[in-house]
Amino acid sequence: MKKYYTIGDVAARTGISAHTLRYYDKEGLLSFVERSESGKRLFKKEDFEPLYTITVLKKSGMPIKKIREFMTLYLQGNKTIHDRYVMFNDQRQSLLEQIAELEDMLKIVDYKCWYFQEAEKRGDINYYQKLPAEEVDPRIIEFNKIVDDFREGVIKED
Amino acid sequence: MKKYYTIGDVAARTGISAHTLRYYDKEGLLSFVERSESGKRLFKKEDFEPLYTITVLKKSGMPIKKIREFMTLYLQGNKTIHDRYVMFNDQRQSLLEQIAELEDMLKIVDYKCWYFQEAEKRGDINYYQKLPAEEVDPRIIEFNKIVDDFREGVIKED
DNA sequence: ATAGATGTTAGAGTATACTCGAAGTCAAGA
DNA sequence: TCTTGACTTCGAGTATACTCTAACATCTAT
Repeated sequence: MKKYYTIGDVAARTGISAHTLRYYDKEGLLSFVERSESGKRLFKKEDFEPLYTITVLKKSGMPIKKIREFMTLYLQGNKTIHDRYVMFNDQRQSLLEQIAELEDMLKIVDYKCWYFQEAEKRGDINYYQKLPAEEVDPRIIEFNKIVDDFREGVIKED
Repeated sequence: MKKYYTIGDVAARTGISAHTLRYYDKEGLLSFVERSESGKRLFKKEDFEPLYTITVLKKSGMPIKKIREFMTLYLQGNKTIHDRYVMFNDQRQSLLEQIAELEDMLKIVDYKCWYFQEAEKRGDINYYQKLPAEEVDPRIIEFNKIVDDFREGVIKED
């Protein structure tokens, strides 16, 4: 005899609300879920694997529509293995780009944290403008160069 | 005599559309921008610094409302340096968490890419289930453990 | 047998961030 | 002077991803 999980069980275990699970189903992400005679969703043990995959794709920034495409391939079995590989490989590339961008932002934010602390010590957000050029910290020069590029419309190459 | 940039100039230089710039203004992000007699926005050279800061906060995942809070502090000058430091420091933490999460996802996606390639070679998405336990790659065992935890509602500690 | 928890659907509502269209104003060159 | 292109506001529309409500069905425990 097979054990089934109700939508509430799945919600409690995965932290995805029952509302959201039904929304995902409506959007075609959960077509693999069985139904009882009366129409209730019956999640099986094996269903947690594709459900987990959905959460990974979501957290990787993939939109619902594209996840649906993936699930459509999933339902077709072995003949779509290659297509699914391609989708994951593309997503891998997207993740690398997202991480690189956030790391770039982190560098700027780190600088800003440092700069605000320096400015706070001196009680003046523009303190460096009153210093002789040779006493201005190189980090400030570098940041100002970035802002100048932004103003001049300089496009950064990859 | 002072040089001004029109909204179109700024759009062309920064890649932010004029529509979006007006939207940002309406949302209170661009209160520092001067206006001409006739109501046209006049961007100054110095305005590109806060505008750049806005783009950094945006790309860091900060919502418009919170960026507005930051700009409100910005307009108040030196007395808000500490508060602005705190906001950037919080954003720094948020960025570290976002990067950590994406790196976790990258690990899973890397695994999936590898697994789909193995499955494609064998023409069977569940090939490992037909292998004797000792021949199953440890990466597969590990991934299945993650899925089991997901099903059992195991919460990962930080 | 009945209450109460949990499930179902359809569809409306919310939040966020744009994105666009209409109607009108303004400034510079032919 | 007039045309043209860029600017203005206001408000509506779009896209994404939920999130919730209403009305009803069903399952479970006393």
